[in-house]
Amino acid sequence: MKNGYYMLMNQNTIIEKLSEKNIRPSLQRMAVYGFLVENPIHPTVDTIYQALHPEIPTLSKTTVYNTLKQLVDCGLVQTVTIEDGELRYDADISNHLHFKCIKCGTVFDVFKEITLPENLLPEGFVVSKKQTNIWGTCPNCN
Amino acid sequence: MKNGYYMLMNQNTIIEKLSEKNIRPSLQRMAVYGFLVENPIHPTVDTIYQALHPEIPTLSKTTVYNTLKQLVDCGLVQTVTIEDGELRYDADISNHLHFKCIKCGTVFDVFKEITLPENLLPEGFVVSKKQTNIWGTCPNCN
DNA sequence: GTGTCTGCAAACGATTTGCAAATTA
DNA sequence: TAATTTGCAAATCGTTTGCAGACAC
Repeated sequence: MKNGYYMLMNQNTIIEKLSEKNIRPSLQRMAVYGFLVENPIHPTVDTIYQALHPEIPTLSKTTVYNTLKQLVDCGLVQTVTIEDGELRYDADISNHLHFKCIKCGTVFDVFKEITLPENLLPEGFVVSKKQTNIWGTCPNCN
Repeated sequence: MKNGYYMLMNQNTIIEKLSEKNIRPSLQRMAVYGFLVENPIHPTVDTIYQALHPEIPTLSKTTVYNTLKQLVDCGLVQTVTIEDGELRYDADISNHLHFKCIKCGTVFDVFKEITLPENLLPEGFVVSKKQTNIWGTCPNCN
């Protein structure tokens, strides 16, 4: 899955992206952002932590939390609020939908934009973000 | 806000609705469901508890949780997952959108249905529920 | 009287905070 | 060296669970 060449490419892109946002590309930050970019599986904090912990044994969950907060604040990552109890994170900040299988729990991307109708909201409401979630069962679970 | 006549009407409707779902209309359950019906403000568990506690001093949060779980399970109430950390509840189970003001925190109903495009999902995906959330600022906060 | 319902207290799990040690410019 | 970053431990907060007493049929 990982080979030297692609990893090198990604590392550079990741450093660039972080630097653009004035976030120092520390080992931990690159690992967290890199994981999100390479694994578009909408992971939870724990999933990220469990995945990176073997590579970076000293990594703490606090740092994962801190890093994700920074990434979200600067707009590099979006949160996916598709269930209560735990947040999921997505390095793909394009406007797409999410489908969550209620049997296996997998969150799928649906790359289609829902255009909200004109005059959806009364005068005076300003939209800054929208998110559509769909629940159901996926092909593997039917 | 509450007068005897309307309350009586509501009480009867509430008893009927609960009974239809084979939920015994206890004092606590009627209070929780009644509160949701009369106050379409998408309250959190704590909001419901704080509102009802003065009227029913022995009420416990556990009972609010238990009751809400039953109401959701039987389809009388839907959960609104518009933020992490706390669930909100809505006795209006019609298919409508929610708008959350990021300044004052109020959740508004938007009574317009978003029809998902045909062939949105690949073969094999079965949709059971969808929810669209919009964030922004409301007229009071602009 | 038997089964359901309620509510206290404790447990739990995700997230946040305080702070000191480690790291980097 | 000074400022930033990391990570441990404790605190916090929403939610769930265990269980015993209260209540309803």
